Amino acid sequence: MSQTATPRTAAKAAAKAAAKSASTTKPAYDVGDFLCFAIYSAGHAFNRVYKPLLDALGLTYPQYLVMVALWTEDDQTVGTLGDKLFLESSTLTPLLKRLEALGLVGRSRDPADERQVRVRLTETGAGLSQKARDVPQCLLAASGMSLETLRRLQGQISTLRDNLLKSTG
Amino acid sequence: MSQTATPRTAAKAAAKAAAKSASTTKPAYDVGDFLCFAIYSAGHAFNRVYKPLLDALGLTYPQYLVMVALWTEDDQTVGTLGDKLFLESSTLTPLLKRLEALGLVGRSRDPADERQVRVRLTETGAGLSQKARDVPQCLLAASGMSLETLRRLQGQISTLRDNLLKSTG
DNA sequence: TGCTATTAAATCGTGTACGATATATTTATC
DNA sequence: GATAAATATATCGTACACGATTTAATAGCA
Repeated sequence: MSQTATPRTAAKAAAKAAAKSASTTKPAYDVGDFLCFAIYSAGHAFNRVYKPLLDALGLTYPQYLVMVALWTEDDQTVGTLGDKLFLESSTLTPLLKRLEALGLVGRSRDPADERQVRVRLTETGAGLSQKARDVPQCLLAASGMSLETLRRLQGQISTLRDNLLKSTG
Repeated sequence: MSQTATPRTAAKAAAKAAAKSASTTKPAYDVGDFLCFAIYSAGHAFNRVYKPLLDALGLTYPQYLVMVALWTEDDQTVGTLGDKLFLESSTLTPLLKRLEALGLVGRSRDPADERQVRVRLTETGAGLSQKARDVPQCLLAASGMSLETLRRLQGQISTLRDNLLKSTG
């Protein structure tokens, strides 16, 4: 079973089918059958749709998420943003520095607790929400699904994420 | 309506609810309400669950996906793997070189078409599927969901991904 | 008070990801 | 059969993403 020869010619479909039905020693799955892979690849697909829209704003997708979080509630700490976006400071710190370099946010130590860094929208950053206002509509259209379906999926995937995170402690 | 002041205290839930129903000028969403974000964060959560399991195999998640693809069908080109995993050669080439350095795969130009590089499992690489055989079970358990639910979600998310990719041309 | 433990960001190293470009090989066309 | 167009990888630059570690500040407690 630990063969070295390569099939190369036909009988490929047959081999695949056999693997799917019988074999007890080999993984009987196709990558495409994993939900994790569907999610992994859907994430990339979302990114591809977002790219041209966010390029117009000068943002990457993770940067856009931070901006949405700040448009919803300004003046948050790095830690709070990390909790909401499930990102570590090692990811956020350089990302926020880029947003600061773009003039969209300001970063400053909280005088009441110098360990914390508060992130605030600049006027430019706040104003950008206007230019971004129909991005969600574009995504809705690109998804080819109804709002109801998307909402239902959003709930289920969020639950799945929370279950996964719970399982890791 | 394009306010600059921060809420800061209570009334946050109320503001959120109001934003959900009324507002026509501001993004009326919380990051957490986006399906794209659910998928984005669920991807990270999957990674966190996979990490310790794949560490034992010496693989990263994308590397694991390539290995699964090769366990299912050995001797594939870089392009074929890219089609299946939705990855570019700029991602796969260095990844495959790492798998080669680990002694799990071999890479060689196809004599019949020297443009193509064929990727083949080494004996070690093929044998690794044994050590990886109960990884999917662990993930199933960590998901906290039934196989039916996961399968249904897998189908819907795959459809969503395909819709998104269609929309970008 | 003084010392330790905890907490919050930042830094560092490794590994994706991708667009743009480069290189090399094959195919198409004349 | 030489040249152009197309194809398959590889390379390069930028930006995540995270674990592990570091640094600095606060909190807890004898």
